[in-house]
Amino acid sequence: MKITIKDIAKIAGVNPSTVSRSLNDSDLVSIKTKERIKKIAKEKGFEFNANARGLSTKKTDTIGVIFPEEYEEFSAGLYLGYLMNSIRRVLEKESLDNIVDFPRNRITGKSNVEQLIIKGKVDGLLLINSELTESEVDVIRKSKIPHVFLHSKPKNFSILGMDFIYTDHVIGGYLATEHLIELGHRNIMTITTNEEGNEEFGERTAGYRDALRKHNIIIDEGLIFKVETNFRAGYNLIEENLELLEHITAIFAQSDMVALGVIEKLKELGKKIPEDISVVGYDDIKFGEYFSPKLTTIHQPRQKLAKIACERLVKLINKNNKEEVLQKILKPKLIVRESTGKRIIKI
Amino acid sequence: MKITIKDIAKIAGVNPSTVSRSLNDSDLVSIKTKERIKKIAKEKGFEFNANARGLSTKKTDTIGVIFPEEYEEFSAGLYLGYLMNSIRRVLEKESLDNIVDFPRNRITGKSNVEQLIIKGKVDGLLLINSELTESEVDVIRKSKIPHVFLHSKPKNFSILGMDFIYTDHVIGGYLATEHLIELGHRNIMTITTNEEGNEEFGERTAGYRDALRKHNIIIDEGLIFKVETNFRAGYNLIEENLELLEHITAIFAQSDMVALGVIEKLKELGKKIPEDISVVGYDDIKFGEYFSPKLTTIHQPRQKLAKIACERLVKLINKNNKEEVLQKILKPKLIVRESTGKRIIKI
DNA sequence: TTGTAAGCGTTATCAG
DNA sequence: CTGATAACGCTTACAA
Repeated sequence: MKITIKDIAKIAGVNPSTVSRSLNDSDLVSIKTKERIKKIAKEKGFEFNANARGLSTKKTDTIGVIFPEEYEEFSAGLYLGYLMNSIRRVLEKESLDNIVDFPRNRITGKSNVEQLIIKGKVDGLLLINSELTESEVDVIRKSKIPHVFLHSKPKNFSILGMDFIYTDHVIGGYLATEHLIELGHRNIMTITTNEEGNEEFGERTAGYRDALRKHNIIIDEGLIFKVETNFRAGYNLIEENLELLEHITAIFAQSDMVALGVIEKLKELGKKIPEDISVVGYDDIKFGEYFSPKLTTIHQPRQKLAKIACERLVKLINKNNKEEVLQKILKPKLIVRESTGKRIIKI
Repeated sequence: MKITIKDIAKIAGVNPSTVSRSLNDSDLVSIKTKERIKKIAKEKGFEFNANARGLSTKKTDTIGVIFPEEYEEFSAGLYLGYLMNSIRRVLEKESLDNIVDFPRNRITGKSNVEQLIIKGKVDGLLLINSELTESEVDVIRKSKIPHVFLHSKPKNFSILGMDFIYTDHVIGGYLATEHLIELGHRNIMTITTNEEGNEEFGERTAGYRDALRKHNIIIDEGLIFKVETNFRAGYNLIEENLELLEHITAIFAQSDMVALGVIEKLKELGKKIPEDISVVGYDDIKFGEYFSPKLTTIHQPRQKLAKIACERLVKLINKNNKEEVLQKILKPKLIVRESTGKRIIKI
């Protein structure tokens, strides 16, 4: 038998409502009784029943975090795993629990976004990298549930009035490429994803193009490669394109895992990094720092992202939304380590 | 305004209780009205309010998943990330949501395990690698909340009557070492964690000893190394102990990431894997398969673990617990890939 | 087969 | 400042 507000009331010889007021720090109770009741509650290990409270107040103190399916994949999984931890750490400060869900249930086919909202299981939604259906957008809008999109730009529906925060990958691609150019490199290969329609990687490639253009370097379409985003794919790409190594002096791999695979193969071929070839990655996974040589990469400000998104969500939930909407785009940062260096002109 | 059971009742011209019964598939309603009501509910997009239902039935259709803090670490994080995905996939089948929490809130210092139980936010608990306080064990026992420990042996409290499932790491250590012995190796180094009191790794080392003993090989304490469990640590260990390479022909690294770091350094030193030195890892992270050479390792049956644990939990929740308790220990499996080979005796 | 009414634990409104 | 009471949305005896 769990202890309820009534039990406390009986013990204290007061009405349940007085207990409720006391425990909610209402100033409609005398400080004396308030403290007395709090003491009893603490002794008895009382905690509010979440369902009863939720039924009465329409608040659940839990928020829904929707992760994309590809969370399973190794490389994305790493990054998203970090992001998840950052989110949990921020929500912890607000004593909010979080329900983690995929966008939809694979068995029933139902949308978890809709279910969480309609069932009233959450006070707000953190939508990570989500493509929503019309029906989902509709439910979100009608229910007016607080929500923030993060990690990537909301796709396939109007952004109007929606809160979001993500990282600008055009700038990321630009920074990586410009870094190589400034080191004297001219023949720079880039490796993007072979996944159709992935905007995130599309932006990275756009940034690559921008940087080359800006520095009056002719874009060679033959230097833009599309492969899966994992270690093996980077490794294999080099193996299958050995003749390339004659032309290029630098590689911008749009994912750290690919970059590491590339480096691994280059090392096997007896190439020196960065003396023979410079390599830049993207994501700043911890592993890159452990690797040899330590990887130069683009850091996505995931902690900042998580922090801003969560804090905004909390504000929305508490109705402290001073600004109309939050639409923020963060800048990634270049982290120079050991895998890039000045172009050395061979005689 | 969300639609409630009353609204449906009004539309159908029946009493709310009839709607409730219909939607819960009670056979106290005529098939005709049942179907009529179901149709209306579907049209209106009705879903039960979780809080009201929970208040009434004491069921929440969500379970709590408690992850250890070290989820943040790279190597453990990977493994646990996989495990988490497996869990989510199983729970999805039961249409259960899951609240993910650390063991305790770092800010308030409160135990999330206790909070979730006392507040009645979850129907059951999946405790991953958890060390519980006395108070927590107490709350769990008194509340009789269904729960399963998984991933590692419950520590620091009596196992009696507690459900658990984990992988036997003694066998894992044994399999890895015996594999090397069978390939002709005699001087086998092992690398375990430097973390005090980590039973999991302690077991792996015990398995290593068992295998040597069984095959009448004298255990050289100088071949048991303790380092952090990450890539860099493996890499550095070799770098700092070059003289070792004279003596040994095989290494059992008790974590894949350490194994990969070891291999990386060995390759840099011009050693051939497995011709010069064989290396076995532990965990079977996907990356090991991508690496070159592909890593021989010990596979922990994480999907099976997740499946059995979740299914058991669901049974407990639905009170279908035929067996008294589930106390199961799974056997890990040796996966032979490219990083181990016959000992080659040099002339 | 259906309706009525009490109850789940909490909050909020209205008196006192 | 405190108590009584209705209400939140749903389930479940108990009646009919």
